Amino acid sequence: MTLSFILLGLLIDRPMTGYDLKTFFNSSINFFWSAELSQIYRELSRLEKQGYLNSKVEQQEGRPNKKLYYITEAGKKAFLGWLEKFPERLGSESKNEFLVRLFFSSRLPDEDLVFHFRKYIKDMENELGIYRIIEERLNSRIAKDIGCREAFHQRLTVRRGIHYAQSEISWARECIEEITRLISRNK
Amino acid sequence: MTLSFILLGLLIDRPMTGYDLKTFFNSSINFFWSAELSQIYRELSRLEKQGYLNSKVEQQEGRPNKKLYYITEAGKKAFLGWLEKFPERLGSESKNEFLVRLFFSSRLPDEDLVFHFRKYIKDMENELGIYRIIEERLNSRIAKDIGCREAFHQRLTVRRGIHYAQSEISWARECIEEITRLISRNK
DNA sequence: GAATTCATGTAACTTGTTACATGATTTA
DNA sequence: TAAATCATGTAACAAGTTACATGAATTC
Repeated sequence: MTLSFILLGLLIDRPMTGYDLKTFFNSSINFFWSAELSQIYRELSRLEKQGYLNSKVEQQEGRPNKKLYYITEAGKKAFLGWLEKFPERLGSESKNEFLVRLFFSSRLPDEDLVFHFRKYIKDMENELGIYRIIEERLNSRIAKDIGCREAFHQRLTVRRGIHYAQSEISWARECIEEITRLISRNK
Repeated sequence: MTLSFILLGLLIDRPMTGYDLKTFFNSSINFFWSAELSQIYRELSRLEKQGYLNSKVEQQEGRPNKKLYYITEAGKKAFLGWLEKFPERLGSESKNEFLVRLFFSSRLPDEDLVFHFRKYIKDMENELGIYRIIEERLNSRIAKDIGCREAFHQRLTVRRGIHYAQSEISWARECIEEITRLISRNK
């Protein structure tokens, strides 16, 4: 469901191929929604059947042909209708294997757990760095053009990434401290 | 995959029915992994076929019979093997419809967006309250029995919930401020 | 008297993942 | 020369959701 509306939302700006959409996905939406190429193709043909999209094959020399998808008026309407109606309870779909493992981690040596937390912090620091770069890019776009609503709103999602990564890092540091205290107490 | 290991992990402590597992799930694991009853039943019969579980039907008067699942030695081994091998990249499975909507929200009136953020903050404050209650319960269990490893490790997952909810709230407040500034600038 | 809890599941469906198949061009 | 990129998809499978079916006991 959500995926189809994402695709419609992206196609409002310009027609794209399934491949284009996946590429765009990877560098934006991917931070809070994932989809495989095969899933995107399936969704696109479903949306075409529903009349929300049209497609046009574009010949290319020396390259495989492009199948460009265009959004229809009905598609635009469906997208905006979805966007306006926020469902009751929103938030993350909360599947986190790290937490599942941590829940059972009393059966693991504490030294191993500290190691996994250190790795987790490194990963999060890396993610934080990526968010900062994206934020800078959006900042300069916003500075150049005050009326750039799109960049302004997208920036809010990036800010969330920054808050999130920082919060995860400070939590993980707290955990390492507590486990370290536990280890030294048990010696 | 993860679900089967969760079920095995829970059945190490004591035999349970599918229904028991779902009940337990709802008040613990559910904060970072979700599963429907029908999915749990399917997974249980799969795990039995694989030899990781045995089942025994227990007669009850005036109630439907209970089908209790017991973990086998092979099941324990499989669970511990999974727990020891942390995969390369872990973290949340990052599906967040709120962020998807926010990404496209430049097409929405800013006043509506502020409304959604306020609702989001309320939801998160509520979640935070739940985590604090659970933390208190675990704290007193840990205080009574210093060697209570299980409660100590489970508490770390609750601490994450607290960090997370606080971080979401402070992010959402930041967003409201920025949007409010944007609204007054455009007047 | 209605709703919830206890307890089992099946069936149909949607969503998401992985592997396979094709084939030219560009980059390392 | 090997790989990655561009570009299309199909097929099989795994995971997750929703609806249906049954029925007693308890609680509001």
